[in-house]
Amino acid sequence: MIPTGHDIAKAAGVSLATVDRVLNNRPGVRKATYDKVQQAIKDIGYVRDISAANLARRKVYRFAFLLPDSPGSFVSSIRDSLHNVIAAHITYRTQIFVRSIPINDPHETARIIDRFAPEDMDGVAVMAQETPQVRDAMVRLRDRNIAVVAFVSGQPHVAQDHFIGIDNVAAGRTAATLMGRFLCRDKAKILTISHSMQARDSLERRLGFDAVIREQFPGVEVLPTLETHRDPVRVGKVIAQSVRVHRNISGVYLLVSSNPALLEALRDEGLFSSAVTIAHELTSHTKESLLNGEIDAVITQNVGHLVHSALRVLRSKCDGLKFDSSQEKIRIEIVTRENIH
Amino acid sequence: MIPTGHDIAKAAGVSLATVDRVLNNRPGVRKATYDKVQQAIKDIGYVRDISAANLARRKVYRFAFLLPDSPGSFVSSIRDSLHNVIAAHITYRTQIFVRSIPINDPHETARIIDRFAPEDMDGVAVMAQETPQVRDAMVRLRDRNIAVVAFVSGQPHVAQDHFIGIDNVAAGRTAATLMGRFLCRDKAKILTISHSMQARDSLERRLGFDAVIREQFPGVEVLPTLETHRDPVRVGKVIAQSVRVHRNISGVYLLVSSNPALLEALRDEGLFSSAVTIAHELTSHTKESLLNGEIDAVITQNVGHLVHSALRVLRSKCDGLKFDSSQEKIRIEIVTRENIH
DNA sequence: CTTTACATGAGGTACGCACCTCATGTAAGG
DNA sequence: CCTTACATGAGGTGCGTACCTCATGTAAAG
Repeated sequence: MIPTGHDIAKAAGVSLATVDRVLNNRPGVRKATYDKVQQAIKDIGYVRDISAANLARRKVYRFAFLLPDSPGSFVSSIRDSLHNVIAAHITYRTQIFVRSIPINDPHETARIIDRFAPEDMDGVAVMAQETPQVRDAMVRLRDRNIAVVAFVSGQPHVAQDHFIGIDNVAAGRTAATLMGRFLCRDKAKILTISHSMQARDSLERRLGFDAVIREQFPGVEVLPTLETHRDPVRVGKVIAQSVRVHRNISGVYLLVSSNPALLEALRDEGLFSSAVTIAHELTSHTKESLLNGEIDAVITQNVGHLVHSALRVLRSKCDGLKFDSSQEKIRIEIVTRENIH
Repeated sequence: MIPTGHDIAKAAGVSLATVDRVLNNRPGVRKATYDKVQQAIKDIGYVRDISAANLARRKVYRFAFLLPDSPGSFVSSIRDSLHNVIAAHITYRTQIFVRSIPINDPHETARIIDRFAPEDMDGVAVMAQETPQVRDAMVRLRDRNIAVVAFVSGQPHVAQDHFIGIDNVAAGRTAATLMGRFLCRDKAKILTISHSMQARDSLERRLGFDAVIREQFPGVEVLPTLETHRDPVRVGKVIAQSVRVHRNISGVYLLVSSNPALLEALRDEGLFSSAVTIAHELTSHTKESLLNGEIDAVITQNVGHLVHSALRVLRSKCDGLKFDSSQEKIRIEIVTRENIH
């Protein structure tokens, strides 16, 4: 049988009221009595029933996810995953709110974050590029006693914070390993493409990618990263130009979630058939290219796991529980045509 | 505000007792009234608060995991993961029991399964090789109204059941893709090793492996699978013999979680340095070999995810909820030195 | 009209816990 | 000795739900 508050009272020889005072750190308990109760708690292995406690406390968890308003299919898939989860979590007294934040306006993002008050929000997951404004706003959030996690983008700001997402340097290293081995040749030129090298994710991936290429595949040359700035017209131009300048490109590394325009441009230049292609994030677009053999491997993070992990961590933070952070580490997944889900 | 039973009663113009009868499918409700209440439930978006319901019901979830008593480090890591989870789940009114079952005695395994009664167990996760005895026992379990999932080994037996684990054919296909591409040559011989080809996992992996090799790497020859029968002495012998017979082996595929004796034997024969090696299951042993470059890639399934998924599915089954089975699909993870966790 | 069967309402208790009030106990300070 | 301060016990209420009993309402069958 699972022990309850009554059992502690009996074991410690005190009343239920005193047990309650100890459990909730209410005043009016002598040190000696306090210790006696704590000892009893340990002895009989009491664990507070959080469901019952939340019921009594009328507690409802309210968590917000701040997602960039960018049109990409990766963010969309996170949105979809969240909407699936919303219904399921009412059962667990958890309300989930999804808000959009402007992708290139850190001040506005900070303002949105600053508007959260502990009266109406218990935790916030922020997916935003790391800027001083956003970082400070997140620290203020924490100071206001609202749980906060960095989500997919960015990094934890203070030690107690948590980052939900993959290690992007390692992801870049993984991409490089696959690229180097799939190439099967000593000399090669690799095209790398990103939206913008301002973003921390891209920077870190490129860093990891370069490191492994340098260490393990010294004959391979990684070209400077082409930046598309999410502009469909620009994409075609810069790629075409690059192909003209650097002949015989034998590898393409797509640092970020790729959109149809980008894939189309690569297709037009005939790169898919001649080069090994490694991309990030499994979306409907990359999946299609993976299945028809255009992309050779995709490095990705599972969106469902991201969402669930964020919710678990936010809950644990609210409950003041420690969580198994090794369990919450998001895996760098390698997807080929054969293990696509 | 989250609506409660009172709100339905008010909305439907009935008493709380009638709402209760409808919600719990108790008799004594006219069809018309029943529909009226159901409509109100839909209209105001009521979701039963499972925590409160479990409290009222005095419900505690009791789940058993049946794990083979084999000494392998893969099973050990599942055991470890379960023990970590046990403490955390008391808070959620969930008790977890771990029992060992004899690895090669389906009758005894079936007897152990048959002993579970709905009075003292709500769900069972069975990790056992698929035999008629075990299959039937699992069906009987389900008939006794105890939730059941096949865990890691085996397969679901009836449509409502669920299998927690990876698609082993796809895992074999994934292994073959990596093998074929890592080899970087047209002609090659590949050694494959398993405990026993009786096990469904090994069979399916081999099947997937062969299919991809045949389709995509026709010059590669996959040798008949060596069976170790978990015998440390035998392992060395069969491998040495195989190396003598088939000269220039350039790939090794380890179909199952490998033990130190097996890895030692491969090391002794110099296979690690001359051949591309792909193994299954990330354990302390394979991790070590992966880090020092002996193994090139490991195909694995995350033990923590296996355990959590099993618990979520068992809970959903007990609560009579449907679960998002795509979310519960266990990923086939590819681990290289760079994305090891 | 009466009986019978069943639908429904009213109201209670319990679950494990949070949070509250009020009475009593105890020890130190005056 | 009494006062004061504080520790503690006793006991209540409520959270959202399950599950129980008992009384009453209603419609069909006799």
